[in-house]
Amino acid sequence: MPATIHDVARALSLSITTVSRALDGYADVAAGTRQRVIATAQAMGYTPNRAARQLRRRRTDTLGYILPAEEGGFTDPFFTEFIAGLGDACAKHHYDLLVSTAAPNSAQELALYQRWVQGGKVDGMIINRTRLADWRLDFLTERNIPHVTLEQSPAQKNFIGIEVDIESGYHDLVAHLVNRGHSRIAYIGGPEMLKIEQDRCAAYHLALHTHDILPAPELLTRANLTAEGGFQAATYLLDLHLPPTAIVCINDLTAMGAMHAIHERGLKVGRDIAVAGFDGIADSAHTQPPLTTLDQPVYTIARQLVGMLLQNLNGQTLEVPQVKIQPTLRIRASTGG
Amino acid sequence: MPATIHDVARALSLSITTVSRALDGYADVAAGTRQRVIATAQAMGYTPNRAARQLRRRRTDTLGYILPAEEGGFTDPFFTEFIAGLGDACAKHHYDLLVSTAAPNSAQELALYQRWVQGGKVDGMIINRTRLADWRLDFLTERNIPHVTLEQSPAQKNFIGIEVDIESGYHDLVAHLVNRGHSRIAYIGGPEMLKIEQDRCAAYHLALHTHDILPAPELLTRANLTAEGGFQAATYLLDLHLPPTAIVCINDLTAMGAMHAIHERGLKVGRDIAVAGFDGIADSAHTQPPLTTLDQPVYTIARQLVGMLLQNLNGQTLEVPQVKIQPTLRIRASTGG
DNA sequence: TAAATTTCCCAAAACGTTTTGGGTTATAAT
DNA sequence: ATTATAACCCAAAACGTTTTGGGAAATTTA
Repeated sequence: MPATIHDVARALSLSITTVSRALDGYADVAAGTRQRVIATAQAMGYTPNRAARQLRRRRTDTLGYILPAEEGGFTDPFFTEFIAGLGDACAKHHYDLLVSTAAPNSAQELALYQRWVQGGKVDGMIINRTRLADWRLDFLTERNIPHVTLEQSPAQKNFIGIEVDIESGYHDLVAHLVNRGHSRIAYIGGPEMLKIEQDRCAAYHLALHTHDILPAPELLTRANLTAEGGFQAATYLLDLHLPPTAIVCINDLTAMGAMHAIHERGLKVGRDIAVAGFDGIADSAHTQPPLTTLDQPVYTIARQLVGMLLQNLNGQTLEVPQVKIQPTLRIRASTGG
Repeated sequence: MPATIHDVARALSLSITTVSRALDGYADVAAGTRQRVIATAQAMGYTPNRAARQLRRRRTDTLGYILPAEEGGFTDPFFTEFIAGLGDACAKHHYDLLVSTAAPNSAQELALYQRWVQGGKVDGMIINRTRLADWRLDFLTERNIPHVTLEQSPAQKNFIGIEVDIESGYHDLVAHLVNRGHSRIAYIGGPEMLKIEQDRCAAYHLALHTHDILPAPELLTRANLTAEGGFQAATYLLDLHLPPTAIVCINDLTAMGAMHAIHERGLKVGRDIAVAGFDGIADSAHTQPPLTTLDQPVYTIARQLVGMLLQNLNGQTLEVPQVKIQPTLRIRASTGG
């Protein structure tokens, strides 16, 4: 049974009030007393009970994040980095991070929101993989729960969060490909409900248009953001009567799958066909050949999101509620570098 | 301000006791009453305040896990899968998962243990990347906090957790390499303080011994479990007067870095030099060439760990407190398949 | 009909904090 | 020698639940 504030108070013949205030750094406790309190609290191994403190303070010092996992294990390194960033930033601010998994739009996801948000288990939520019509945002705004999102949903008012400038990223990427002589440029996207798919697909079209390339409908395909999905989509593309000479992928994992499919055909990525990804996961530098990608600083983004959320939570109005981040084009051998 | 149990009780002219018991499924409340309670609770959007419940129940229904992150982002897909497994299993049992990051043996790590364990924020902890002398285990056993570990630390008494059978795994792997004519087999390990490094290094030596191969000291090297580390270690190995013909790596990420280094020399992995990993992360099937690896079912392991921890938490004695899991050897092109 | 049992409900205590609103000494100002 | 001020300290009231130990009314049993 861990020591309570009463134990500490009794040991010192003080009131619990004084102990509490001494530890919390209030000015109305004598320096000597504070010393003794801190010393014996330390000696007795006293740490305030979180539940009691939360109950009284009406705040939990905890943020929530739900990993958009479909049934079964999944391993996009993007999320390791994202969670690492969230966890690190939270720890730095003495906040805790609650994590769970739920398939998008599942009953479990809703149940989690009820438990966490309505049950007051978290003070705020971090959301990514924003959807076009996203009930999570409605849920949170209705209840006035602070939250930040990685990409902005169209309907979203008073958006606080970060957006990656896809348009300029894809512009640069496609320019690079066109420079290298490509004009049959395919696109492997993700689920249509996702904001990033919408954006990247649109940016892809815009970039083609800028370079006076007519988009070929058969070169527009979708997968599920995994290597396996990229493998299948690329297989389809390679089976086309007139296959593409370059493939732009919605994320690095998809690109890795696509490269695998290409190699399996005996073709050489970078020479016979160009492949590009998006994310800049650490592995992308070590694939064979190394992957050209639009690198977004996931770790930094995650930390910054937490920072914004905490500012918002503490009632400060953000000078810049919407941050736009430029991805940087890393040209590597997979596009013939 | 979310609705409390008092609001519900008032709306129904019932006592809060009855509301509480109705929702918790006690038998001593009339069927009709229970209906009404559930209905209005639902209508009012009532969800029990977690802090209050935790305080009273003296349990939090929350487990803790600390990501062993060094400063800066890191992206071993192993951890995405591990966390996904933990999160999924927790969610299924209506438990929550608290996650943070801390560098091993750092002050932050200790602070987290105090906040979470002594502050009663979690009911139990999940530990992996076990160390040879691991204060975390002492901390928890001293305070009688339930916990499970992925690998057993040498000093650990009453070990509850899972161990992967590395010995048999490495035996099979080395046999496979010897079969293909290799005898200069190098090893790229990880930090010496880690249990897995100790085990895998020992298993590597044992497997060599079994095949009457004398271990060459210069072929034994260590990195830091990242692709970058693997890249550097492999570079060192390739620079040797008499380089190895095969490289066994402590994990897949290291192997990916090693493959990169090999390609950069103009050598072909699988033909000129064999590379093998450990983990079986999803990407390993899509590297070029696909990576031979010892596949451990991380997702399943994580879920099972949670299951064991919860059993232990609920006072059940585990029939099998120590589970041993066999990794399966996936032979792919990186070893000349 | 009286006693025993069952059915349904509730008041009050407890969980461990933080915060409010003073209160009691000692010190400083008049 | 008062009175104001400052420096320390504390009792009690929350925070929102769950649990304990009944208690009253309805039903069954004798």
